[in-house]
Amino acid sequence: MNKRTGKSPSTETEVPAYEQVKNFIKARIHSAVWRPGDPVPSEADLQLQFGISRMTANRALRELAQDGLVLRVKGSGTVVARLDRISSTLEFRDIRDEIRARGHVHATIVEKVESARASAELARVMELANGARVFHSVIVHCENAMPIQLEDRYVNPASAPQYLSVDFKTTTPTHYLLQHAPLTEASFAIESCLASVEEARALHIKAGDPCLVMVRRTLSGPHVASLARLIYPAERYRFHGKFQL
Amino acid sequence: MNKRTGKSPSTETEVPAYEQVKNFIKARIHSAVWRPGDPVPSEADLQLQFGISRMTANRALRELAQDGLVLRVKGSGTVVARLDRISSTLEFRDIRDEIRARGHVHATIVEKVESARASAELARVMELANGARVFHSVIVHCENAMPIQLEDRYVNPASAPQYLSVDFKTTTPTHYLLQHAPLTEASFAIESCLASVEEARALHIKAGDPCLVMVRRTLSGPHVASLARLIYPAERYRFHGKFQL
DNA sequence: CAGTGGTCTAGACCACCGA
DNA sequence: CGGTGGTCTAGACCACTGG
Repeated sequence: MNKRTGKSPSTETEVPAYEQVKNFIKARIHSAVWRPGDPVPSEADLQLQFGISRMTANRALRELAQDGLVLRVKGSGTVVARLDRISSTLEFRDIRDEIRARGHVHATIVEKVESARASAELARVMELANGARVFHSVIVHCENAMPIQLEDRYVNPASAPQYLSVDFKTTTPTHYLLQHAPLTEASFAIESCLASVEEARALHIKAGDPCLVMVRRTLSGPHVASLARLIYPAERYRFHGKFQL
Repeated sequence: MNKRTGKSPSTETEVPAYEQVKNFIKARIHSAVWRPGDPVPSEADLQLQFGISRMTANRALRELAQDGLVLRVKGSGTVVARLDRISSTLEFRDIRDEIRARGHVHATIVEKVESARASAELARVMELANGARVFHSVIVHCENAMPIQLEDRYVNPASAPQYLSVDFKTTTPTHYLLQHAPLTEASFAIESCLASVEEARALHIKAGDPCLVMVRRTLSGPHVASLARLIYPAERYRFHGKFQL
């Protein structure tokens, strides 16, 4: 028999004890019964209230803290967190996978794959010497033959020495780099701009049409592996995401 | 004495055992020694290799799974995850807090606070009856007297009955709603558009200037609490975020 | 000082998977 | 069937906080 639920083991298709505790606490936070700053029962309290071991109570509170719902201070206690910094998730994937997941056809137009010299600005961002050699690719990604992303990317030769010889008609820079220069860290910015004449031509839109831009800098181990500027026609693309508390 | 490290307890300002195991595994994934699909040592293996208990090995692997680095299948084993779905974090905060955190002055211009009837489209998105009463506010947020966000928001009266009587010169809709209608879930989209004549006037930019738009839908318990359209001049704002693996 | 969280152990039972 | 992960327990030592 289960001490907590009183049910026989064979009937146990239950919510785990630590989940029950989490749900108990989440419900009280969501319904504003417990407000930011209010104390949450200690691990010892939860042991008694739920008839569980301390490790189980600890896991519940620890996971709530990781999700940002409560704040734990060693020696002091656990309180409901201020929910003023909402950390949501924005999921990236290779544009090719993304398009295929929609059941559509992905195609690329390789505009440029070349070696270049880093400008002062680029060298600074990629942490390279001024004028260092960098690889540069410009590729248009199409969804059902409609241009959807213009990918202008600089790659650190130290991270992907063979980058220039890759066939980007059969793979994508993102895919290749994930395979050959494992991602350890990245930062990004999302901006908006008006399409230049060249960008408009590549994307089959009018110059001056609004575009979404993601500038992404990826690190692989000690190196800045790549700096990409991804331009999307506003009328054909948007980023979306969600979060739950 | 510590069985694993051989150090006396007093010298222990150490990395916890489960962190050491996580770092051990992360290093091998990041350096591509272990590639996506490759097996990761089982909990039993880690017990032996590190001289730790199973719960500690379990915690290490469980947290790696939560971070998306490994994939665990009950009865089968643990393998290195495919890193093709990168889940990054995009942090939101109240625009007022955000501006103040930069050491700048936040000011608001309240353009409109009114009761309205939901259009068919709005009713659908907010899960209300067609023509239902909704609250509507339009507020311009300024950073050092420069307009930075135009907040066009609809609020479910069921979630915040007193919304119309709030003084938005001393607080913000986001702040008020977080206090009175605890956030349980939200979804958002980031788009780009050209400023309309009205938007341009409110934001002190030219009509047709590019803007970033965040459309955000927040749920509070069973209700859709609010639908907000946040418009930022592209030249004065961008979203940014980062992630680590 | 008593209470708190952070960590860890050495067991345990179970459901599941694959050979 | 043995190996795997999912969960749980009843202890334990520690560092830190607060009064």
